[in-house]
Amino acid sequence: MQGESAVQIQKITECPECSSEHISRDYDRGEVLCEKCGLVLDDYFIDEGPEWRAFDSAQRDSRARTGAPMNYMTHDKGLSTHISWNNRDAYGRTIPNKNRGQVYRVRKWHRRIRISNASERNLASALRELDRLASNMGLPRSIRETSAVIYRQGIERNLIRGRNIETVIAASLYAGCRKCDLPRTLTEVAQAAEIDEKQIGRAYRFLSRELGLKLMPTRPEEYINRFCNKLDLGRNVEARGEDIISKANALGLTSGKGPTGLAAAAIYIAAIMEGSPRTQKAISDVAGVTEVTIRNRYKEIAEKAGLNMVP
DNA sequence: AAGACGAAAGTGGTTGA
DNA sequence: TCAACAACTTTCGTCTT
Repeated sequence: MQGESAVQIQKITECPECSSEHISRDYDRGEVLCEKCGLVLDDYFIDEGPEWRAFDSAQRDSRARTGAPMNYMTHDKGLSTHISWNNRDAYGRTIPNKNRGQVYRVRKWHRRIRISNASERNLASALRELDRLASNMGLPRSIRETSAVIYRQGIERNLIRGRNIETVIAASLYAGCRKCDLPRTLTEVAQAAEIDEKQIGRAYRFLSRELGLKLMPTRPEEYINRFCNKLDLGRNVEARGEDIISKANALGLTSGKGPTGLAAAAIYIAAIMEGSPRTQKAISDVAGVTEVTIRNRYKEIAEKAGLNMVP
């Protein structure tokens, strides 16, 4: 029973983001990165299990791996030393009273040094802000990490100075979402962050250009699932919507058009065909486009794709 | 009364000289 | 830097259910 599955490092050879095979594993730093697009794949990598088979509990302890996984969301990547408040020394012995004062002073200075200079402090508070915003929007950890990496790169390249930190944070998050193929619209990010949409857009374009993020334009398919959920539409509508998009793609009706508008139109058609219609208004609300746009798109698609919209 | 429709004018971003 | 341009929005009167 023991040990068989102790070591379970999942082998990945391909980046789920860009399908590149340039995956770099840095065992010293505990990072797996796609060299092409910079996606962090830490979830696949960090193995908290014991080092090797253990035959008794003493061995299990001595071979256990130590510490929490690294992450990019703490300003020091979660690797800092922390002096515990137990008055015990490295061997677990209680520290004699006459040395207590000394230990307290060490702790105090250690804490002060850890977050010492201004840039560290700023980074720490920026990453807190990032986390707050991300949880507001209900975004998964992987996106927060990816966004944090983008923000860090921005700092390293001196791209932040002179810009509003919150705006850059929002832009990093927007970029992170797109990088993870779970795009939010600029409008959604702007609402959650309570920052002007245009400014976030500007900061995003700047980051994207300077860091060479090379993000492809978002595709309508990526919005269908989320919009359908918000509209309380089932899998059948989603599937039908994706089908409509691919037909529209084949007919060349999608190039140059806004992806959210296309997704909205596809959902409008799909919902009718599947017998659970939604009003243009309802769809326009969740998709962040106007009814007029939905109309224009869906007319085009329905006509040229020869769709019979009667359910 | 709600939803859909479409014309017309306005907006912000991109492109190319 | 400017104008042309396409996509999209806003607004509004009309038609349909």
